[in-house]
Amino acid sequence: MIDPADLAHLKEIPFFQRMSDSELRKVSALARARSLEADEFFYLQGDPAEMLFLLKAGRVKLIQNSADGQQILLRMIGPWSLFAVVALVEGAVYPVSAQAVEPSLALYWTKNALMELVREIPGLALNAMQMMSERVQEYQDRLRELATERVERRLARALLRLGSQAGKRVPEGILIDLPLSRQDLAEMTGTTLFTVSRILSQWEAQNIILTGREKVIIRFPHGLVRIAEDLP
Amino acid sequence: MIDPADLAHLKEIPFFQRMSDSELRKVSALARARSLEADEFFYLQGDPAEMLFLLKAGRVKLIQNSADGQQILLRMIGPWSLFAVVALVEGAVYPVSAQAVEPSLALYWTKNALMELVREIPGLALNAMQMMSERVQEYQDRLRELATERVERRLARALLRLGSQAGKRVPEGILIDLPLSRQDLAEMTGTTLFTVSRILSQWEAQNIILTGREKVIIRFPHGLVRIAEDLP
DNA sequence: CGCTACGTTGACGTCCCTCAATTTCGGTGG
DNA sequence: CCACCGAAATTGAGGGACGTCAACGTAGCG
Repeated sequence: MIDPADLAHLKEIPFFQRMSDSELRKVSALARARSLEADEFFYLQGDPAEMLFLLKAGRVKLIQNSADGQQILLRMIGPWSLFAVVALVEGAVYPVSAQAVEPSLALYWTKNALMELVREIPGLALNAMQMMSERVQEYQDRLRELATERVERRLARALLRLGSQAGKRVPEGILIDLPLSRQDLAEMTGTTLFTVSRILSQWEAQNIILTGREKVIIRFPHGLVRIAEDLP
Repeated sequence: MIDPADLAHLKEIPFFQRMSDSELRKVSALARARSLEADEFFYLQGDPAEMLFLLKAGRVKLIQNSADGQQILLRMIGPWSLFAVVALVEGAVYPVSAQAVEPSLALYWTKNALMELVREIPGLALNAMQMMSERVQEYQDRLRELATERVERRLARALLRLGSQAGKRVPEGILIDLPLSRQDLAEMTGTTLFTVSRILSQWEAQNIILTGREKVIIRFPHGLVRIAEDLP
């Protein structure tokens, strides 16, 4: 289910680090593939966590909803990123929903496959732990940000992060290469689309960025860094 | 280093779940103990993560600092809770600081001991993963809260949580049994001590709570639930 | 070419932060 | 035991950041 060219990619991923070739073959043998159209969901928040995914192509949003319909956008997943690591945990349910924002293709492993892999590959659980601990740290940082910093800084940081994850060099600067509405940015930074719109307009006037419909191009990253770091 | 009475406690802790008695003995054999006065630190944010702790007595604050001196209070640890699970991860540093708020006693395992345990007890890494995934979920929830809810709701929720974790029945209601300043509550909920003070005064006037210096007693939990759930 | 979703901008309100003045509480030492 | 000190807490005034709502552009798509 994984073609040989993919094996090289697998080796780059922290989750599959320090595995022998035979272990990697085992891993690929148990993988399945699933492809989704834009706007379809890999899974919904609250579903039993039965599959672990590795995105091969496309983009995926991880969204969390509250009981009263509020939602936030926790992260954007790009190619060769793993998501739904929670599937490794006994009896867990997905704590977020995963929605494709473009036509997407993902490899996945079912619960059974994962249990087999964990049993046979001793380092796997440790690698998973490492990923989770990075996630914990990231969320701790973002909690502090959200609790103590104002919208401008959070938005600047979000754009820089997106730029480094999904940035693409274009003549005008660095294009954030995914469909990204003002609403999306608002849900990522804990504000409203109006505030995002105002701030982006202001930054555009200062020539820090270039905006368009569901599009942001960073012209002077350093301008954003200055705002993110709260410098003069 | 662990007396037999403690073994019974260990079995209750998710991290040590599904272990044989011989494995548990192994675990206890490798434990060491450390006791701290109030205000001392078990470790500081940024230190290499070399020990995993299990609090036996006392209270510990987990604090995160930003470069510019802002800080938030991520969680309060009570007896028989594990903290610094990140020590299981290769090369990690502590992402938060752990400060005793009372005289405290903790068992700990060093990196070496942990590596030995992980090698010999296959389920350990999975248990750790489970703890971490719970932590990830908790932080995701709190991110959404912080991003979408106003201070009153967050504060009500924080008090309810503290009440269920560290609540002690007293004649007047449920006492949150730890020294808890307005500043602490502010750092837990992402606001200022002034706002906390105002809200608590207001709730006291409505007879929902009783406050004192570094003390909160919940008289009518349902009043807080109403606020936390945003009911009429 | 018109529909729809996305985006912009203004006016207005409010939640909450900031700062200052004052009070209360608890511990300490005379 | 009381006086005193410092830390914690309260309260008020004022302002600013940001949310809310409405009206109006605008781009993409059928």
